[in-house]
Amino acid sequence: MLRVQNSPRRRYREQVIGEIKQAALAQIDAGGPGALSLNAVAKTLGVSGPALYKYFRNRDELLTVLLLDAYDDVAGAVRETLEATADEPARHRLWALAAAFLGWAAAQPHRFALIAGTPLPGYEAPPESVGKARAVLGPFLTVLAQGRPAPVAGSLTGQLGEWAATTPAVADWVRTWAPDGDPALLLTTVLSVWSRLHGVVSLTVHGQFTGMGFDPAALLRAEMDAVADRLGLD
Amino acid sequence: MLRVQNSPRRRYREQVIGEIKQAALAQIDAGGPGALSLNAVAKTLGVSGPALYKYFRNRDELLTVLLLDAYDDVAGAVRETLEATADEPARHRLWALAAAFLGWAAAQPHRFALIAGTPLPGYEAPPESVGKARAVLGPFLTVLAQGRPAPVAGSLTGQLGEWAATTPAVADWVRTWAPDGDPALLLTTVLSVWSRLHGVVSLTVHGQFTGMGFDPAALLRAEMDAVADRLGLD
DNA sequence: GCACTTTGGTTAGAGGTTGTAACCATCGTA
DNA sequence: TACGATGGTTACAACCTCTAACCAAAGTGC
Repeated sequence: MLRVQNSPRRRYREQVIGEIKQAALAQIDAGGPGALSLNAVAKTLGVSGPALYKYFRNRDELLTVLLLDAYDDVAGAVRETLEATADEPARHRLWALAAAFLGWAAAQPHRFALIAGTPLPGYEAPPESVGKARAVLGPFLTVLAQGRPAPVAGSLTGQLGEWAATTPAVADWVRTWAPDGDPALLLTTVLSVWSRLHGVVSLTVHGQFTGMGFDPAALLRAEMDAVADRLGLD
Repeated sequence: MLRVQNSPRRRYREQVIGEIKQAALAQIDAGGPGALSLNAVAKTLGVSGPALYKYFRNRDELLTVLLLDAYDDVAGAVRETLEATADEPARHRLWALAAAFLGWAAAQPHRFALIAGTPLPGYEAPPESVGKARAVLGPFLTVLAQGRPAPVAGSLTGQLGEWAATTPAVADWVRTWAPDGDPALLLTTVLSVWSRLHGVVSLTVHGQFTGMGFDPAALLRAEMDAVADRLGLD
């Protein structure tokens, strides 16, 4: 009877970890990732500061867990949107995916800041975050493949084709989401989507568009329209 | 004989302020804006921590000064590029402006983080930073006006036209850099440029493109090409 | 059932931060 | 020359991250 994974003690530990994460997120919500204080989290839970080190090796590990959770969360939102729009024209799906991302980020700007590569002193995102970012962008590949991706002038498409040819994980990723697509062309386009998405979302949640009288969702839609036009998406 | 602005004491004060800023930038360089420690700056200068409060009201004020300096610096780089490319075709000018911005940010990623709206606990960028951001984008308006800016589908162009019509500072800004341009159309386009620029640069300096085998400058060029195509820029 | 191990908590404390108050020396001004 | 401004100091409050040592309770194996 192997009970290692299911005991009162195990359940207690999971519960406490959940409470720690919750309290930590509330703090990050109020002041950004840099405002995370293990002491303040501990006070919220009614334990001493050092008690938290029984659950997380250090502050960075807690940040890492929160970051990976955030990725999973937004990836889930995007994937659900892909599924929910299965019957819609590709252009609409692209809008919806982008809107889902923007909506997620606007609802939790500081979680977005966690995944956006925001510099934190001494902190470095873990290697796994690369795979998580691909999970977020995967659904976009599916939609982009419904158009006719084209190369761009310059060296970019060639460089990306090289990358796909020499990195099996990347080729697999593209194949998973767009089985019949050309990796170099799809990477070229998804990179464009990613940087535009990131640009609009980042400027939005960091308040840089404040006072400018326009709706960031309208800008994002226009940017996705420009992508769709290039692809010949209906 | 009014000597208030020019005395040994005044000059000493300016020198010390300069040294503080320099030491602060070195720290930010090493660990990002959040790593700024007034104590460590003081130690670098061989004075006590509280001595710095004679020059800056608090840490935020030092961050603000550094942020405004960074804006002036990058705005200068972009403006110089505009002037240096006066004889080139508009498309090349657009490339050059974007490349100047990327080059500046890549050379000092943490100064870029300062102006990019990176969340810092309790810190809020000052109102003047809006005008500074416009100084950075102004030269782009000049180049964009050499093409035929067009509206985009959706509400964006209308919203931006409304903003320009109700905000004299914005209308003045557009007129300063593109005297004969249509504000709504130019704002629509410069917003697109800004978000693409920000997207590529931000992902670049935050290391999110690391290991992907392509040159971010090639991506940025492709994005500016897409803008130029839309404008009919030579 | 008992002895040992593991887990989960505590306190004490080191070394760091930001910022204030009080004090003092020096310079500048009226 | 007296007073005010400037520029420095130390002491300290309140906060941070994290480690070490200790102890109580739960879990495990014989």
